[in-house]
Amino acid sequence: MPGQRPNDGTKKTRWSTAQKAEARTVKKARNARRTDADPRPPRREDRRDDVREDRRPRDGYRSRPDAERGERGHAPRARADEGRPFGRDDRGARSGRPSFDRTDRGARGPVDRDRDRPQRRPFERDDRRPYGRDDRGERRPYDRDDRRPSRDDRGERRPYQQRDDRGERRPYQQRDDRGERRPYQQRDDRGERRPYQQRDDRGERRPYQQRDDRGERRPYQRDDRGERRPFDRDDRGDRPARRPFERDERPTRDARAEGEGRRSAERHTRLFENTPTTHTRPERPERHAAPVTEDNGFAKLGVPMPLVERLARDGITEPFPIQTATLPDALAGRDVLGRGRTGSGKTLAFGLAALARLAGGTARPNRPRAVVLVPTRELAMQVSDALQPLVHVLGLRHKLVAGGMPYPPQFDALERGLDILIATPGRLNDLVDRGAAILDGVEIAILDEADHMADMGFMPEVTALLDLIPAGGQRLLFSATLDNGIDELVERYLVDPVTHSTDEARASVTTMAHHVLLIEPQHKKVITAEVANRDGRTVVFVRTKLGADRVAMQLREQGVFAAALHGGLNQGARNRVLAAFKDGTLPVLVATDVAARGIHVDDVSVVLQVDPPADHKDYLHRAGRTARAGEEGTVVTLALPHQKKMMERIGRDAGLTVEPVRVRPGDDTILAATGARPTSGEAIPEERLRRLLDPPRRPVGRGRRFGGGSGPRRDGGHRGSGGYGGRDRRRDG
DNA sequence: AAAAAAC
Repeated sequence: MPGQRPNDGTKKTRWSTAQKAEARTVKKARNARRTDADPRPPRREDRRDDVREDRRPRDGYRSRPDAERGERGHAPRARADEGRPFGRDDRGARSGRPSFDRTDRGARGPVDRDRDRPQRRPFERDDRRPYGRDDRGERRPYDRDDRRPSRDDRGERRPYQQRDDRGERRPYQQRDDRGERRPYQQRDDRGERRPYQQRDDRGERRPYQQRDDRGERRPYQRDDRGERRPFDRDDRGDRPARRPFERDERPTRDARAEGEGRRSAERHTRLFENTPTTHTRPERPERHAAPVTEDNGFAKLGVPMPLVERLARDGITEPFPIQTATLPDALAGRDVLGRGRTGSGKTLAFGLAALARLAGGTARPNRPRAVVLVPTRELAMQVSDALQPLVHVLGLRHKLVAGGMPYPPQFDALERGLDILIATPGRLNDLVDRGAAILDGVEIAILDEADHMADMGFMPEVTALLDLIPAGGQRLLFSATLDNGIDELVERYLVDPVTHSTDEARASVTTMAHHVLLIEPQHKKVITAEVANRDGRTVVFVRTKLGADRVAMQLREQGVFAAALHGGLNQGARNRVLAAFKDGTLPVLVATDVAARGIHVDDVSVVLQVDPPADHKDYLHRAGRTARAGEEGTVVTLALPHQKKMMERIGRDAGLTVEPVRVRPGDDTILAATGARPTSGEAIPEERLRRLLDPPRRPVGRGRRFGGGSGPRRDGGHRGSGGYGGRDRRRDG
């Protein structure tokens, strides 16, 4: 029905705040009813009091009895320590323990699981059929070869929940019917699952990455890892021989300033060209790397000397307000709620505290001592990178654990023992289920973007993890917008927390200029393009993934080089897009709210919100992508007539003082605000986008030899036909 | 309702 849908690309169904609130209430009530009427053993909430009692000094960690875990419905986590704090010595003896055969699980699994994790299919893990695929004949051993290039071929992928129906291609776990070898995922049918590191005693079977017995190939050969596999960055500390991306080796500001600039810069480029660099810390403009002086602010706060010195090497000698405020309490071991404006140095605030408190300790295999939970993979990478140099000067180990990245390095790292684990909730839960991560030794739990982690969508996974972490440890919750949304988390997991709020959770007026432009729907496209066509880096925010793809495409059509970033892209594409934006090859990033929080890119001078944010918190977080660490920036929000009221409310809540201004294309207002300029109208060739999006080419003679078979690249014939891969396959949710 | 978060 053309004409019905507004021409502005917005969806028609809009929920008022009241409606949303009502939906929440209804849902809450439903859950409550279920609990009340439920004769089954008490849930987490009901055990809250126990948890409280359990809180005691840090020597008192204990693992919760497994019976309790079972109630919460987790998949068979390592169950060996029944009642015993750390004595898992019975693990080796399979016979002495209840086995997780299907009957066993069938009896207790599905119901319980359903309760806490309704989105999971109860028998998911058991559904994997190691043998006896009827269609086995179709699959050939070398399928593996064409899988990799083809997977990254298109920037797009379908959400993992939907990937099962792809037809001949089966999900990751089920792809292993290629031969007689059983993959590690299928350990279930051995009767139990042991933590990963203990499988050695089964005999000849070695950990996944060492399984040369499959043939000559070692899929995760270390030698070429550094180049091809961006996410191994975190292993650097453990492989001193290969540390091409060590932060410390980056040319220092001094070196550049002293005129070896060009060569240094070239080396810099070379070092990083294949790596999604995540430049986390705003470099402070002044000060040479200096030795620690008397008046070093961090030293005064009680930060250990090795950390202070390491920071000083980067010229970081004066703590930001949020750091000054939270560090004393955090170092003292208290639970802290920290709120500081976007870009104000929260990562370092909790990072320094955690590392200082971890210093000197030793991690046991698979039992991280501290966990940082973050809402997006990119943010996880960034936090990991930011902490990297500090972790290493203390001789500690850290690792990034998140979806979309290969398992083996994560298994490895966990097995070696980690002091600080940076994770997204989904993958960490996964690893816990696999027994590769055991959280009963976690002394410090940190939630970055805590209010977001308390959102309805995240909450179940987050609480599932927090429930596994023993009471008595320290909890740090940080965000730029800490509001009442986190009450439940606070009440449930924090003890006597102290709140530090260094900035108003309102829009900065000193370094950030805000503009709300009232526009007509038919002008949206061209105004967007003119603003995006300015000099400098621009982040464009849209509401949906599809919208991101569409706006990016429209920009390219009008001659502005832009690419979309959203959770529908595969991880490789996400990395490449973000890396290109960071290194300047991509001037315009069109993103969903995946990039709204935490992500730091230098010199983003304009944030353009093509779709208004959902609420004032989103406004502040999106806006916070510019004007980082004291720099200046402009935030422009486009509002259609029907969005005017909403935007006024959001602006009010966010502390904006500006009035919406009515503009049309070409108006001086826009020009003055952002440096907008007309576009060339000459479309950017799709090839250019593809170069950016496609995985680096593999060496000749590998990979596609068997191609043309079942590999998705068989659609290679469509290359150049303008498809922004996979769009046609996806459906509007 | 969207987005994000495991494979």
